[in-house]
Amino acid sequence: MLRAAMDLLRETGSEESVSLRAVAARVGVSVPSIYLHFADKQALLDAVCAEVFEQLHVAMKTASADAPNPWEALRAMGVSYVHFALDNPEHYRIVMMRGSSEQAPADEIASGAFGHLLDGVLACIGLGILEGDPVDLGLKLWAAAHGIASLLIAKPRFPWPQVDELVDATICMAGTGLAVGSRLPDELSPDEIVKRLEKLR
Amino acid sequence: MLRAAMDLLRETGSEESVSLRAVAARVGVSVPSIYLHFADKQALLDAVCAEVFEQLHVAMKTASADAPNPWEALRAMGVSYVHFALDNPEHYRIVMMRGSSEQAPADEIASGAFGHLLDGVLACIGLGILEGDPVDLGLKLWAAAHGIASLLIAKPRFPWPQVDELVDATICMAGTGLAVGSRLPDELSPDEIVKRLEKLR
DNA sequence: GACTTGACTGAACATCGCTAACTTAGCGGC
DNA sequence: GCCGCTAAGTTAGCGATGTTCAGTCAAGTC
Repeated sequence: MLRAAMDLLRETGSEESVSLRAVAARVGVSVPSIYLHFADKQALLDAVCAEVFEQLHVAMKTASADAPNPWEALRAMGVSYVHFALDNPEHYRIVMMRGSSEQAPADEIASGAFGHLLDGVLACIGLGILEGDPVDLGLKLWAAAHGIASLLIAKPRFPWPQVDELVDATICMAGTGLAVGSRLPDELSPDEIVKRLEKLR
Repeated sequence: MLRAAMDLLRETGSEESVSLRAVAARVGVSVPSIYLHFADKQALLDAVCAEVFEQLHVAMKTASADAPNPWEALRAMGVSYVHFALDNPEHYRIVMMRGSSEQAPADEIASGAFGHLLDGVLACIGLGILEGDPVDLGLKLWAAAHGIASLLIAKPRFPWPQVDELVDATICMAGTGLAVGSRLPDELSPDEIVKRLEKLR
């Protein structure tokens, strides 16, 4: 049923088309049978969310695996995050752009993809590129990546200029802004920060 | 009917509760009467979107009106944008976090709030703080503001640390990242850019 | 063999967006 | 004074949705 729901979501490209009847028909059972395995339609969608989050997690992991340094790894994570969202727009919409369904999937987020992002941030702090609360830094990066991804998904009619470049530039903007901003009252000058950043590319 | 829909949205706090029957009951007419004024339920929601965008536009305008300089105006716009979204979460969700409904409201966006944002970007370019395509710069700022706003709205259960500070810090991150990044291959050094930025605060 | 348990089904319910057919009121022209 | 026309509103109903309920059927257990 879970797989049927995800496939249906990908094929139709719209959440409304994923009705319990459609899922049941695809699986080959009757509608009420779904309620024997999921408490609710929301529960089914929550299961889909968990699955998508796991896929996103591995996508970010593989993208950052062969990065030459933590800074590039962070950038690769951001870019792969956005590309994953654009490749699975409806799944991403369900996970990140809806009412969170009473139940807090915060643990899912924290333990999965966001945890991996935090590792990258910690590595950059260890390298002296970033400074401050890792969670805070990670949330800002997350906001930037999620921002450009969800904008591109929610407004496909907008005359976007060069999507790939825009995504990469947005991630870079967040990175340099974070690096320069977090080290501002520090002993390191912006010149040296940017020089370090360029050396890592 | 438009007002009834918006009030209903604010009171119930969930889009699902805004049914044509609920709107009709609140207005005091029968359900099909709505179709005499709106082609569709989507048309009603589109009208709501236009209204919300206009409110967002004036909110950003008033917030940036008494800023001491274009750079601070841009920051004020970003912060007020996010606060408007947090004050009207369900309205913001309808406008920015759904399927864009076939019809492109791109003109709405371009002419309204985004146009005002572009003015701010152009002023900063004139000041020598930013450089490059104004639309591109504006989109990145928009992505950052929308990112943190929609994250806060979509994941209210997440243990967010100090919302106001996080919002402001995210906007600042985007600003400095944009300024430093857009001037990188230029004659101005990061040191001087950041110094200029600090002088403007 | 009686009993429990779990997966499953058909029928039904309330609600949703939406449509068709009909009624009513107001207005200008002859 | 009556006609035709338009705008606004109505009742009744359609198909689809999420959800619940009573009942069926096979497998396992004592």
